[in-house]
Amino acid sequence: MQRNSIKVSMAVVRRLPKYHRYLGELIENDVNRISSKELGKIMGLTASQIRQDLNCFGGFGQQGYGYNVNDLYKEIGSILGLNREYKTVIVGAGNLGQAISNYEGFRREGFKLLAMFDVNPRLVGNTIRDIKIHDIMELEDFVRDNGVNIGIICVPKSSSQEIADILVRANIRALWNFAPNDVNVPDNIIIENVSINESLYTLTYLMNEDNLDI
Amino acid sequence: MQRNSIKVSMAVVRRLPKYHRYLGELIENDVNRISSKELGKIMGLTASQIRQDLNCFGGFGQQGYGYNVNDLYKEIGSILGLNREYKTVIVGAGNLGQAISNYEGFRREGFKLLAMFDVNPRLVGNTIRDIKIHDIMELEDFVRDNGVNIGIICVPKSSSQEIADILVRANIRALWNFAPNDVNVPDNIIIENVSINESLYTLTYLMNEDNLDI
DNA sequence: TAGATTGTTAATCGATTAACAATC
DNA sequence: TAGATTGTTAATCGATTAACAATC
Repeated sequence: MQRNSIKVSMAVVRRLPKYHRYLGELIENDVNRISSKELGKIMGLTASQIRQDLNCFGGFGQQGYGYNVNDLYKEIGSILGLNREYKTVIVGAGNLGQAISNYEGFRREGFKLLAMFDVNPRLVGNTIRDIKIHDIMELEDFVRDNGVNIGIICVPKSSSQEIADILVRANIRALWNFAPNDVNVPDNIIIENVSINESLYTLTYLMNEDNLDI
Repeated sequence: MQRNSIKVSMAVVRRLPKYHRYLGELIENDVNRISSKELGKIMGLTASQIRQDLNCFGGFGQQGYGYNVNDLYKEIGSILGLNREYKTVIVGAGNLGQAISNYEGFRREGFKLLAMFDVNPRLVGNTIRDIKIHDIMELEDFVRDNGVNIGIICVPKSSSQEIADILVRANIRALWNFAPNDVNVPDNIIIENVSINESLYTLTYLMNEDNLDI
């Protein structure tokens, strides 16, 4: 089993979830075959780009036919790592933490939410949809003892770095950060920031673009 | 007042909020002067890129000195459109809608949240932090009558397009969409999708990257 | 077989980095 | 003045698009 470690560019990687989603929709609509040209039209990409992207991972298509939607969906799901399980915890049991726990896409079988954590004594001990809210003091031991893979940070800016440090100490593999700041982690930790503010400010930029006197 | 409409690339635009945030942090730390070299080190960018980015909008620096942190912060804030007001509504008053209404960065003076909307009769009529939850039937008239600028979509995938259509009909200028699917809008509407799932699946991809046999 | 569409190489385009004269 | 650092042009790098032989 030879490993060919050609590094796939992040531009390609960030398109993969989109392919996955659109293929899922095609399956829902009972489409079982699609060409790069048609898929490009639906997704707003060029056929060429789609073929280039997919061929980073293998030749999934067939000349003269196109791609089998079901097979391609499964392949991409597998490439994205959606065919395995992840143990997760959410730190911060406020609205945001609860929203994530209930978000379509996170509530698929693969993501096991083991616990939530909070500092607020009024929340600690409660149970939301079968998930217990623990005191944040228990976070480090819990993550280590249960081999948690993904730590989801839903706390304010002021404590996000502190939480990240605890999770890293407890041997977490990846952080999914919703706090509006970047947290610093060692190189071996995977980190993904969901920069909600950056998205909003991009929106306001675009709303005013025409007014700029440059 | 001449308008020079050199189109700024999205790559640059998406870095602007990050500049804004880091400059804000420098101000908090009483730094009032910074060179592109230092800023680059903090933000993980090259000095060259920072100078190129900023010069899309004007010469904000001074040779031999660098940039005045306060001035640059204000300039970028103004470029991002953060010096004006936006009337907003949130559609979907569940956890996600409430989380957004309370998110640091959205709760700055510029963003006026006029109302929330929901279909759930148990939520309609309630008030959360002084914001009334209206029946979704009132959405179109409310948006039109109040000249709402930004519609924030926090509903499930199944109804996001329908909500977007209503908002567009009511003459909205921009949509900030948290539903896990793309909504279709006319070209003159600004749309910004916060693809939470895409972020998660990118994370799982990166967690498994080394295991891929390509 | 003829038509369609892939996989892949080459060409183009755009974004990032390097270099340096201008100047504070 | 000398040193520092910008603004800006040129060089490089990477990503996207175009083209086409291979082949189902």
